[in-house]
Amino acid sequence: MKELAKTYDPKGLEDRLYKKWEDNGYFHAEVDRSKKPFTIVMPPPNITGQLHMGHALDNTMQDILIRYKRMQGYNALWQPGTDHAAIATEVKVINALKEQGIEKADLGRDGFLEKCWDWREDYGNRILNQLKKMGSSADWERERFTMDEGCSKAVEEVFVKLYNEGYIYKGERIINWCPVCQTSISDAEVEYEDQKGHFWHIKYPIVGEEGKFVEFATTRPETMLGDTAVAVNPEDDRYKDIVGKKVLLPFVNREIPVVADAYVDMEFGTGVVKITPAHDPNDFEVGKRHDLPIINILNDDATINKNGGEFEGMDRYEAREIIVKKLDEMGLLVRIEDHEHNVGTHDRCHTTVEPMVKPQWFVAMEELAKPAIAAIKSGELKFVPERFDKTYLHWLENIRDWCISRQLWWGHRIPAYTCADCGEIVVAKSDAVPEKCPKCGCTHLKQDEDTLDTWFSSALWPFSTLGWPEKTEELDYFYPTDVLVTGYDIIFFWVVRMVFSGYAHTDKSPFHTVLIHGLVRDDQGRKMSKSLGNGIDPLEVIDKYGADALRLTLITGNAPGNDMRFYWERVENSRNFANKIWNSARFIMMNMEGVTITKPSGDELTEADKWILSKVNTLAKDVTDNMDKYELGIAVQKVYDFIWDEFCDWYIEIVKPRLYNKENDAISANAALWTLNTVLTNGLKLLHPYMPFVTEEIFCSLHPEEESIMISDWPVFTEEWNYKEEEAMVERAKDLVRGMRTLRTDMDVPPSRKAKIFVTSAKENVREIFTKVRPVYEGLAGATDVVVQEGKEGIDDKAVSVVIPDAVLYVPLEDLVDFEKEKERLNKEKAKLEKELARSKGMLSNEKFLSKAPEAKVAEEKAKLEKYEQMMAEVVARLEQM
RNA sequence: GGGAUCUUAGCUCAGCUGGGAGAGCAUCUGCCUUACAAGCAGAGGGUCACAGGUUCGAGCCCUGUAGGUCCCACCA
Repeated sequence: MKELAKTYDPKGLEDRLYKKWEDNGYFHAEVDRSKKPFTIVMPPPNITGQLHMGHALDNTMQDILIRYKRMQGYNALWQPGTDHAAIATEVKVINALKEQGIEKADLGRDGFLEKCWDWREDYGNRILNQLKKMGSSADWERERFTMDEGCSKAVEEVFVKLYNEGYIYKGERIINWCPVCQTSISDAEVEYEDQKGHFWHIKYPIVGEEGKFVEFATTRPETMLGDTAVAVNPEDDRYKDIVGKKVLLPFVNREIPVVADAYVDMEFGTGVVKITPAHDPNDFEVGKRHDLPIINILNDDATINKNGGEFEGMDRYEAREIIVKKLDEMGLLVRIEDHEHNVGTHDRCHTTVEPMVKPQWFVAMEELAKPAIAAIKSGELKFVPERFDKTYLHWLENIRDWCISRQLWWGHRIPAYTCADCGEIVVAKSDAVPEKCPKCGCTHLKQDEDTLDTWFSSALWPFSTLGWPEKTEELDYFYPTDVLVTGYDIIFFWVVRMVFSGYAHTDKSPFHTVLIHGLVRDDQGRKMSKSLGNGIDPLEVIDKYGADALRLTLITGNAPGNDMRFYWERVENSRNFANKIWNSARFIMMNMEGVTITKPSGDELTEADKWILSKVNTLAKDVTDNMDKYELGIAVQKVYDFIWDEFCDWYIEIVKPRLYNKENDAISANAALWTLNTVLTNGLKLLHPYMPFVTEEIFCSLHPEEESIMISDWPVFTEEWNYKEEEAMVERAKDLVRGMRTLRTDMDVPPSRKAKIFVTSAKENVREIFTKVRPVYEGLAGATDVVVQEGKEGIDDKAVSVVIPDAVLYVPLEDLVDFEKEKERLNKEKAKLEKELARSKGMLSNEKFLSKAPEAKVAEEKAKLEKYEQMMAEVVARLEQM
């Protein structure tokens, strides 16, 4: 048995233990039909990544579940991997190249992709190595990448399948365009920001009616260059007579019609709207209804194109300014109002997105969404906490088609080929591309330049990582997976897409439970972000306090799905807890030195032993229940309280005299040591999923014959330790001792010693001791001196600190007790008890309660009443004596 | 406009299906005690946002009000 250091130092130890686990293959899960599988698929971090608190939280939760299930005997697979993160990576690579003075375009597609793969080589595994620092027990042998061969195959398979089934189509539709990234982005990637702007009231002259105008307001005057109509509400009497007439569009001198459309709100502004189908989603719809031409006035970088006439080449904002100025000069600007409105920006670069009409690929979502909606309604799929059902359902029920094409190079290239001669489109997997155009027979098939949205491949992650579309053993055995752990911020991006993909391609939900967590914020509640510089690096925390402390901090003190704040003080507290356990183990091992422990018989166990065994027994049950309900924070809080308050602060203190008295009573000492060891071991097991490193280190020190706590059995409730009576009895004794703490504090003996009165004798069981303590205590008032017990020579000076165990306490009582203080305390207690009694009696005399409440509840209440009555009697008796 | 969520001790937050107001930190008191000062023993501190309601009983359920946060929609 090796010596443990006085304080717990995670440094060095964590890496050593992690290596041991990995070398022993504990993380690896093979198909084994004799065992039940439990599978979690890791949300693949971006290869651009650096571990942040969000990852730390996400992965800690997953690791807890995996370790828990593994100990319960499940064949637990945690499937890891990384995401190519199309646009995010592309931007990073472009920036890195820029620093070297290289432009993306100069490299050409293949050259650029080479650089991307280099990037992946350099950074791809960085974050996974950081996850290992967290203690993550993922099956690294099965690590995957969204662009590896298998995943790419899955992507092609799905694209071709959905295309053939008619779900994927190419269309000229209005999409969100990022002028900086120069790509389309999906609706989910648009982030709305409140921006201060203006409302420009402008008027267009009505054709053929000299001096007559139609006035409207707009927030984007520059888009007028693309106007193809002006719209009013058909019910609007003010404008009935002008519907069908034409107005003259200034600058470009185009005559455009006045149309009637119910989309226009009569109450808002002047009740007239200019219609720009090419640059506004609503206008686009109006345009379709009225068969209006679509005139795109912008280049891809959001400068005005040739359709903008004299403004060609100007930036959109520059054109806005000049157009307004010129309109004013022409007398067409009526007035300008201040106006705050929401502007869509690209979530990645925060550039204002530009709605544009461009040919893009879409997935028709309505039909595909149906099984995903049904899954929640039937209970086949559950969110924890439940409230995220609504978020998920609302999104799916109002779903719009998913724009999946991106004008990027880094990603899965769309497996569609267009014939340069006849325009025929062929969609085929890369190993099945026809050499000749099936329509005209030419050989000029050219692959689509675009790549797919990064979420297209991650939507397939739960099954593509297990080998789909091949029918692998893994897929058959581990799929569907069990739990998905992720933040609420990517429910739309990822969770819904995985679920509908699961149903579409495997006929199953990819998991039965989605465990949602919140964001980790800084100590002021702000999002941790690079620009604010308020991010805390998990690796720094690990370096200072250890991974266990970080894990415990992240998992406690906050409700499921809620955001949490990160405080260093909380990490410190977690570290202190690790140290506490460490020292309790140290205490046990010091006393085990040179002693062989045997399992004591039931008779050899004292009441206190039975009490703590009973406690750890029910703890195992409670913790298991909580974990099965995914109440991870509550579960570990219970373990924390048990170990610190019950085990360390009470049980170890109780047991000390027996250990110090080993030579005289070996049987009792053995029982104590066995109990200490057993209870701590069970506590460690319950804690292991949360704090894998300390628990492993201590476990292996306590049990040199065992290989690892990781592969030990999860504690279960056992009838053998079901000592309910002792539990209640010791709890009462604790109350009693708390009462004794009103002993005066100005004595020679430090009060902290007096606090340890609650101890047991080596010879007698606790119940007897307590029955002795009580009269002594109650008798304090009248006595002049008290002999507690026959003592043993040599420890008289500690008499007060230990009191009962073989010591003599001989103190004049008036020096001992502060009667006033004690009276006050007793009166307080009496008042409290009176309240309790009233409540309890009220309940038990209530017919409705008796008839409706479950039997157990009634019985519990009766027991409570009895207890209160007894306590009341004691309090009253004591008061009378004073 | 729709939805979610929060309001509990000085601070940050727990409080599971209604039945004894809790933790950590901070403050104060006393202790270096042969596991641990990264510790021990204690103390103070709360109209559970407000107003109604249901109930024998409400921090918890219902209705409304006020304030905060977030998500969705985007009336130009």
